Amino acid sequence: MDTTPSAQVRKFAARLTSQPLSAMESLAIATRYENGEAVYRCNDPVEYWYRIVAGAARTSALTADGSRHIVDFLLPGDLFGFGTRGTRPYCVEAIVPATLIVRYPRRSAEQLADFDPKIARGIREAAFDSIARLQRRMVILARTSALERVSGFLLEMADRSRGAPPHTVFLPMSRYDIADYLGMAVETVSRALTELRTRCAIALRGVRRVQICDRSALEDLADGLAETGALPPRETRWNGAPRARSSI
Amino acid sequence: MDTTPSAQVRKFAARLTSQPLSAMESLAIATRYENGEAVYRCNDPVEYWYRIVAGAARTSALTADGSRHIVDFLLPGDLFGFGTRGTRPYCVEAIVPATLIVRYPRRSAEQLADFDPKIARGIREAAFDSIARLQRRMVILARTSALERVSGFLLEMADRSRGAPPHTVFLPMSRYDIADYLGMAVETVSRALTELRTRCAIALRGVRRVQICDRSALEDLADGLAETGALPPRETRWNGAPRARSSI
DNA sequence: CGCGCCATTGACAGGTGTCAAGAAACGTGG
DNA sequence: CCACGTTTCTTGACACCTGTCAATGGCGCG
Repeated sequence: MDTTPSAQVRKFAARLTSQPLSAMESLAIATRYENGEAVYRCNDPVEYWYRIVAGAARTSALTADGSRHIVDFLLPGDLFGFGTRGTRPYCVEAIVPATLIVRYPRRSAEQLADFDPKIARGIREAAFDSIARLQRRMVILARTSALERVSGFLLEMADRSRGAPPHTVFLPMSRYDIADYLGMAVETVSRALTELRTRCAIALRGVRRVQICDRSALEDLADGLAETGALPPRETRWNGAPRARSSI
Repeated sequence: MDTTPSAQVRKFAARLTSQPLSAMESLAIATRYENGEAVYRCNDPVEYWYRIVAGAARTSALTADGSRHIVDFLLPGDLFGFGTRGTRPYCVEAIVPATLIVRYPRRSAEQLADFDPKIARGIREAAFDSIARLQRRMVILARTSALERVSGFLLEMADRSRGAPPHTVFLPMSRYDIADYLGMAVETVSRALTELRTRCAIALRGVRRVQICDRSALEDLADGLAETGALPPRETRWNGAPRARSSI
């Protein structure tokens, strides 16, 4: 791995196609984080916007009962930490050694955006992309069955893992992280993965390296077309869920 | 209700404090929607950005198995339909009669933002607010128990219902909508509400009008501090969930 | 080598989805 | 205004899923 962060930043920025933020890179401050190290914490002021260059991180919240929720996983290329007023509602921690993150001083970046409409558009599109991704996650999280959620999660990670060998997903997070991300128990995550392996939809090459053997099976599961195999959805589902109606 | 939409728009725009979008109101096109009417549909091109002025709407997606997921409920004041390229991934429908929505032609709005940094900032902050709200929802959706999710939902609706009598929430959506929003069965939603009523945390003044009798009880439930009452969390929970760790 | 954390599997109880039935609310047309 | 059909909401019964608790094995690390 390259030891000069700025070189990595430049290389990465050059890889971006639709993000005309290159002029903002002059503000960039690169930092390297160890495993578990905090990028920012709850209640910190919003001083920077961030982009992750290498490694992985998680956005998490602790609730009153001591349980933890993972709001998002951050992978190379993601912009995060948007906001203008108030303080951070969540904290962000690296989950991979030598995670590389660049940060842009918020006020300077905003002034830059005021001056350069291209920058403003770039930030806007990044925010819109975040919204789109969160909405997709919403659909995954709202699925009722564990298999559906885990399948959707694997597909999401596969789609986000660019540059990786095709049909292979590396999961930088622990099973506990996945469980807190999907809102289920660790054991259920483990069982769901085993079930997917049994069905030959995936294979585990190492604990955190998943090979997708049958993507369409995974997609069917994520879409709720489960049951024993490639059967069409039961007729009763259509009668039992007459929900495409208006209310009031 | 006022029959002249533009008057409502002006009045509403004047109510906004931190949204310097008033200059964008010259682009506004107001439309009135009947119950169940579509504001836009899946695969429509992204031609407009929207703001809901009165009434309510839902953003929803249909999955392959015929089930429906509600990505978001839209209440007066919300901006929605952000995006620049591609087509709409979800559809938006009014769920209240005489819902009033204004739309801004996207290209014109973007040009306006290019020209006026204040407009650009306003749009950016609206997008950031959307992200913050989606992230809060993520935490609610990731809760495992039905009572927790329904309690969180009620609190969310209470926080968003400004202008309503305090401690009273009007739910413009059906139970089916709530179920598809929270990712659970309608019957479970109904049972959770009954349970909350039994515990005297809420009272139902009409089917869709909820009075919050004990907000702290509701908050405790939403935070997972459930069990029989105000008891401290069981010691086993802290041992059983040693998740605040780093991975790898 | 021993220790702690992670991952998996099993047993079991409680929660939730499914199916079914009935009540209540709403819109419609007479 | 009332009767009617439709939709929505609630409640019950039951099976299955998932959370909880427990034990085991693997892996990295000191």
